[in-house]
Amino acid sequence: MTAPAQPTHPRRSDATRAAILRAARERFAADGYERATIRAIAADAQIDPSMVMRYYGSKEGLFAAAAEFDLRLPDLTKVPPSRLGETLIRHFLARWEGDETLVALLRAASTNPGAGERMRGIFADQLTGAVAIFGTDPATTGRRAGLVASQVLGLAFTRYIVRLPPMADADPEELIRWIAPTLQRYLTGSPDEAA
Amino acid sequence: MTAPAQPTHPRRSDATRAAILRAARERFAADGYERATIRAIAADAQIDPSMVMRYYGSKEGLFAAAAEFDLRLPDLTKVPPSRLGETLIRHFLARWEGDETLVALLRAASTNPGAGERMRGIFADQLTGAVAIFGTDPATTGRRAGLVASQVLGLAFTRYIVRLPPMADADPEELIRWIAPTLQRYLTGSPDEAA
DNA sequence: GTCTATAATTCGATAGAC
DNA sequence: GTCTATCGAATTATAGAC
Repeated sequence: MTAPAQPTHPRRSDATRAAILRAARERFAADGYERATIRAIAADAQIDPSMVMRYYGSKEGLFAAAAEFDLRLPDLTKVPPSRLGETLIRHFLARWEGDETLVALLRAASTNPGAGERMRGIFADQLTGAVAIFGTDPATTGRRAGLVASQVLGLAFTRYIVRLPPMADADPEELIRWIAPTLQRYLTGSPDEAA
Repeated sequence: MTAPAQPTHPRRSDATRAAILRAARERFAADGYERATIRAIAADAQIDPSMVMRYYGSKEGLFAAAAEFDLRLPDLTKVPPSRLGETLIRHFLARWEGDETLVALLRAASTNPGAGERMRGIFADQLTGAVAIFGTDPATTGRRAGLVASQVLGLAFTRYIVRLPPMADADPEELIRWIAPTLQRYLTGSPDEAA
């Protein structure tokens, strides 16, 4: 809640802060939480390591700032019910194909408790919320959202983290054609039954 | 290829080695590669840290020994074609529900290059091999295996690593009912089309 | 085989000059 | 705001006594 009461003039340090966050996201995404060092991040941003501490207090604080992520899910009530699956997977792919924040979060979530907690928040709150809105049986909403998360995060894990060749090299449109029916069934179908 | 030419008598150190590997799997599974220290593993196994080095040479060597993993996939040619999906997901869940080796591998694969390489080997060789055997179009075998890996690893990631509540608390049989049709379509269907 | 001692790094974080 | 210098802690790995 750091609401700027007065329209403060843009600080000269804002550019520095942005450079730090950009370098931090790159390092966290490439190396994970433990191996991404403050020294390396500062070197990438071409500043002194002590400035990172000054601006963000600690390594945890830096990660918290760098791993801020919003799924920006569309309003599912405005989507034709038969195209929910395609809409979702297309959105996810586009959302993080050009933003490595989620890769940073995903890699860090395996070893850093705080990152795991944030991951749970994003997919248990944002995704569950979006699924709940469009009117499935409330008793099954959590499970449907969890299943969608499992396929969507499994795609991200195999494509961006482990880089299994068939997934890392695949054309996005082909992935969408394969995975859309899966999400469609998780959202609107029932087990056993076809999409 | 260290074939024991003579039936060597069981060394007294075998029990120690097994205790080390057990402790290593627990630590790697719980903390990831970097935060699982040789000191902590040795303490868990109630031996001296230097013995770990003596037996396994390095931390990398210890991990390589502890993260040995075989999917033990069944022969898919002997499975009724309509039950391929259920057979696979049931096998996966049973295979690692009581063995934390895969959890150790999964958590380490996010940050350790060697673990990632092993992960690729397991899912690109063992799984692709099993899928290739039962006679799909060779041109699509890799993609089908990759899609299966994405859903199966996504399940493991959300259930055992990040522990999203709806997935971590779910009854295995319900997960099987939801996910079996997904794998079935990835193995035998085509995109767009229903299971 | 087992242990002590320690080498050689590396890291996050702090203190304080300018 | 920026930088140098450094602390204190933790790590893997090695050397060598017993």
